[in-house]
Amino acid sequence: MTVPRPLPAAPVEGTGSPASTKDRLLTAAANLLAEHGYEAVSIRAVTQAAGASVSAAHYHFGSKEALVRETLRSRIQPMNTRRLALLGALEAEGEPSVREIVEAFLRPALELSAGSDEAALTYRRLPASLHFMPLERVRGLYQEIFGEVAKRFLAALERALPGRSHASLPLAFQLGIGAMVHATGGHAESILGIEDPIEGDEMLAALARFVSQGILASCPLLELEGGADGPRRRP
Amino acid sequence: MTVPRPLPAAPVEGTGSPASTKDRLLTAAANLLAEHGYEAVSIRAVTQAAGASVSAAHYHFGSKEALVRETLRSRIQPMNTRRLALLGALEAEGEPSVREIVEAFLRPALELSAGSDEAALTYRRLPASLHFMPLERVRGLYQEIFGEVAKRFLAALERALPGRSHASLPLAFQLGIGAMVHATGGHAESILGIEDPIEGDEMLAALARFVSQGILASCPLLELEGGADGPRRRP
DNA sequence: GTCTATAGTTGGATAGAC
DNA sequence: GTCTATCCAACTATAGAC
Repeated sequence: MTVPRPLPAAPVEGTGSPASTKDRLLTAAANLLAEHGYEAVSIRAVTQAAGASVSAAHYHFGSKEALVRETLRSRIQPMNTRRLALLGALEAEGEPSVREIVEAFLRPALELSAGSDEAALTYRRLPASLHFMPLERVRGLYQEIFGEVAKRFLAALERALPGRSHASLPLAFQLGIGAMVHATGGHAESILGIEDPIEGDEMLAALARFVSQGILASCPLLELEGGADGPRRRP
Repeated sequence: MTVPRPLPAAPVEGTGSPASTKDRLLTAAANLLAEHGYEAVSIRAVTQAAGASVSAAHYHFGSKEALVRETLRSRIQPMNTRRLALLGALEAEGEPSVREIVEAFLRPALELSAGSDEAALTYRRLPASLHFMPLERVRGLYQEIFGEVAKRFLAALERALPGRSHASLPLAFQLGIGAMVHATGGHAESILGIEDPIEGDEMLAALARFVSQGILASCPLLELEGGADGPRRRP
């Protein structure tokens, strides 16, 4: 007979609590996806790691693509929810600076990817796995996952940069995301032989410094036309 | 000392000149690799695109892995050669600024990836394809391809940043590479809905601004401790 | 050097029992 | 819901003709 299962709590691996097959599949898929990328991960490998059968995966998700989409959604959505929460809190307090806004964006990613357990490693590499997934299959996912976040953060940055050109802001924001993805993705060490893994807070500070200054530099001051009521800078 | 010299003519498809089977395979592999990534590209797809047979690929390269390694080498090495040449020219003229050094690094990548033909598209996405290749198989390739460049550029940046801490410089350099890879990789539009593809010179300027300012911000001025005989470094 | 043909493996997806 | 067993397609790699 069917044994009653525990409540479908948030999928937390590492705790003793037994998760549903569906959640175990999502967790295994996230881990493998982060490590090997879409194409290199087989349903068989996922189900094997999850202690389930191939058919279980097809029963719950219908296809490999759907499984992957669901996996990405389930892991990245909470990160973005937290981003929006942090930004909301900042804006409720007053007028956040560029640096504060940037940190609100970066912190959730770095918090979740801190440490050396499997979950952290997964969070560290999953964004890269998404961003460089060579598929048209996940195109729509971008807007769904990042649309709201991008809109809100860009608007906040614009407000934090009065009297400056915002023309390059989306690109600058994008460059910052690239820096973050690349930095957390774990390839930093590969090229430059950085042996220090650079832990969470230090990385957050370094990234925030780099990105916020980069954004500032990307938004030059607008020329004021003869008004005496504004500060001037040399070009 | 490295002297600037023209790029060794890369095998160009589409021109009347008939390329060897080996070169056609490399070109096809580069194109497909850039578009789909390692795992998604099959030897069959490569040989079909090159108008050759599967065995031809195995004859020339021995295995899929070797073909990919040779492909990456053949496309990225010239880019790095040009980087070193530009840096060498700068240093021969005087003491280059951070911005100039950064541009020397970025320009070859952006030049080769300018335009909308297939070769440009390949160069645009190939670095991302390498950086996020989920393989231990290409680990050694990093040092081989980027070791010299990283060493030379880091040294140049250190010289351009006297009286500043260089502790975060490797990381900052890495973040800059991440921004570039991400920016040229073509995923920028996906997230933020940037519809302007942002052409070569504009992208170079934006990237150089962003990265050089980020690097500057990452290297804070050192506290001078009253010594009259030069700047001090933190222990 | 380049081909055709094929061996041997692994992949995604499905059928049907329980 | 989850399993075992199976189908069929695609892959890497090799053998051997020319």
